[in-house]
Amino acid sequence: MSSRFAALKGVEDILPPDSYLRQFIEDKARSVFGSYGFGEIKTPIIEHTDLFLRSIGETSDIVSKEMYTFTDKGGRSITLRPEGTASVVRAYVEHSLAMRPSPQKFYYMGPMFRYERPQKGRQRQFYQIGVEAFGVAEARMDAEVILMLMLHLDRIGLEDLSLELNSIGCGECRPAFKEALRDFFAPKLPELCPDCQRRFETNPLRILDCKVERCIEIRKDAPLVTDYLCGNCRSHFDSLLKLLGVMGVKYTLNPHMVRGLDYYTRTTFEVTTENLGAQKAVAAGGRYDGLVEEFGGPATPAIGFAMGVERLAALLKDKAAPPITDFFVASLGEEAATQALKLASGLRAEGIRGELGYGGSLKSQLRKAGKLGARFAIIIGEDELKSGLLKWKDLKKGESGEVPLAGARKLFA
RNA sequence: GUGGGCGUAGCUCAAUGGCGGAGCACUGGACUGUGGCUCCAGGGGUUGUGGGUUCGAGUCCCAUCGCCCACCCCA
Repeated sequence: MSSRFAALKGVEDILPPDSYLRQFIEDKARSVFGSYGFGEIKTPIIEHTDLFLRSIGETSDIVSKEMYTFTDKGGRSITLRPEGTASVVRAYVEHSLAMRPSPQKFYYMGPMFRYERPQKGRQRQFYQIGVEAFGVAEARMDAEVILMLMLHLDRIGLEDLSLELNSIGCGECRPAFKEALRDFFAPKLPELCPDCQRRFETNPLRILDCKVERCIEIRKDAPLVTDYLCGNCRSHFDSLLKLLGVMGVKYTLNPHMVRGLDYYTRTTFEVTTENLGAQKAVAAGGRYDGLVEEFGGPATPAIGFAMGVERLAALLKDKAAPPITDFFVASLGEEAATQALKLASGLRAEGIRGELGYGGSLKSQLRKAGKLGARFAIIIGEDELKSGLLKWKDLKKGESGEVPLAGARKLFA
């Protein structure tokens, strides 16, 4: 408690057994995403600040007040990535990946940084697992990405989630919708909460998911984005809904779901839970058909999502299980201790997991074996050295017996 | 950035303004070489930090830092 140093506000150490849960989530992601043909991409966690200004949008809260930005020794403005998509798109353009067979599909996992007040399910350094698929505009790709997300969430054992869907249109149809929204709210402006009055200027779409009761009431008859979609966006969305229906995916249409990041187009989706306090979204994503071009690449449709690992882990908290310890070698005496080391090393080389006892009486060593949850305790003392027969005990079943030193591995057959 | 709650042992928490404690956990012993149950013992603390009030502060006051929760926003 009174340690000389402490971790910074909003960042944390992830220790066993929590780290095992993180590994479990990541392992399942690698497996599921791999089966869909996605390959891992590792991008730097620092980028030129401009990258995020361009992609996320200068008026967004992330950019205006939540970025970890500093000047490096060369005088460059550097920012710790607040999200993953911008870097992947930069890499896609920088390495001319449009020249590779389409689609190009990537996943990433790692820390993101946002300077915010921490609360439940929200840290300043937090981990995301995300995917991005480039080059296909067809709604079938939207369906694939959503199916992949749902499969992963299912594989890690998450339940009671709901998938919310929306389409926020494209550069063609969204301006008209924003106009309609402004026209609708303008006469009611004085009745809106102060936050919404600000949103009216910065991002009127945000008024649609305000939590203030009065605002919810006022917006009851507000125009719906889905009524303003252009023909192409409309049919894209309809195709997606049809495909999800065919695939048996349950979803809820939420015309009030809005994205905080400027680059989204058409399909947006969120997977939410009621078990995380105010932080309901465990994963969120959508299309961003204009971003590659914005970054100087060829016009390339793309879609992706990101999951919040802390939020997934919080929902699975009880399921963190350390790996099984197969054996524990207790030894008595110097020569036996050396033999124990040789025995354990041989077993480990065969992929069998185990540990050595260090010092203390046989009793205290066995006590430790029990605490570790080891399957077998193996005992080496002077008697065993003389006879060449090891004593073993199955700590789960309580059975015990002897085995020749050279045949110890047969215990684990 | 705004608002509320909370900081005492590794953890969960007691202690009227008057000698800082318990349970769990950890280490060892009882049982010289056989875990879990039981009993005993031991190690562990500048009471988050810095000021102030007081004969005396874990307790009251101020500041600060941190944690938790909510808002903003978001994964």
